Amino acid sequence: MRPLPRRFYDRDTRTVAQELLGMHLVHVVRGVARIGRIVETEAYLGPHDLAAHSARGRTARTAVMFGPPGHAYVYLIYGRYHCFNVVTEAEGHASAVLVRALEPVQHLAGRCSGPGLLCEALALDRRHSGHDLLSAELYITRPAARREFAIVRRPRIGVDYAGAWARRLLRFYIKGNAQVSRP
DNA sequence: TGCACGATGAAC
DNA sequence: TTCATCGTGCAC
Repeated sequence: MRPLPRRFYDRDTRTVAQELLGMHLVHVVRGVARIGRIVETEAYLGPHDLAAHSARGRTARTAVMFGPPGHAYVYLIYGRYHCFNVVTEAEGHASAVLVRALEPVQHLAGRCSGPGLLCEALALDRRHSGHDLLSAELYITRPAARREFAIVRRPRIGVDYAGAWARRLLRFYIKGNAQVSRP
């Protein structure tokens, strides 16, 4: 398996969010590769995007978002679940793509529809924040057998506080896919 | 009476 | 975000 190259992530965040659909997210845990097909994503467009963590400035937690592309940004939400994001665009842009749902491909125990459940199934937590996605343990790759699909665009989930930003169509999912968290 | 569905609160 | 619980409305 070959990880997607750094330049894949170093592009417009909306483009990356859509092109991540259909890709395989891989986490190798104790020698076992847990693999899921990405079916739902959300784009977070940097410090001006009031729904993005980077909008409230650079902190110890969000520093990863301000760093170079192709790294994992994982944060704890509601004290209980984790959310897995990939950092996009050039260093300093502070943009990222949240992965919201996977279709099980290999060695995934439990559900992976929804950002919290997905992290549970892949055994991802804060310790992975900042991890390079061009690594052997945690990466995203293009599957050999690709399927055709249509992309649906919707407002993002759970960002009602973000004013006009909440209404923008920055959530993307594979049309008709059963694993999408909120069709 | 019981099911399906939405609203609500809790986990921190 | 996710889960459990509780209420409403509807059907039987």
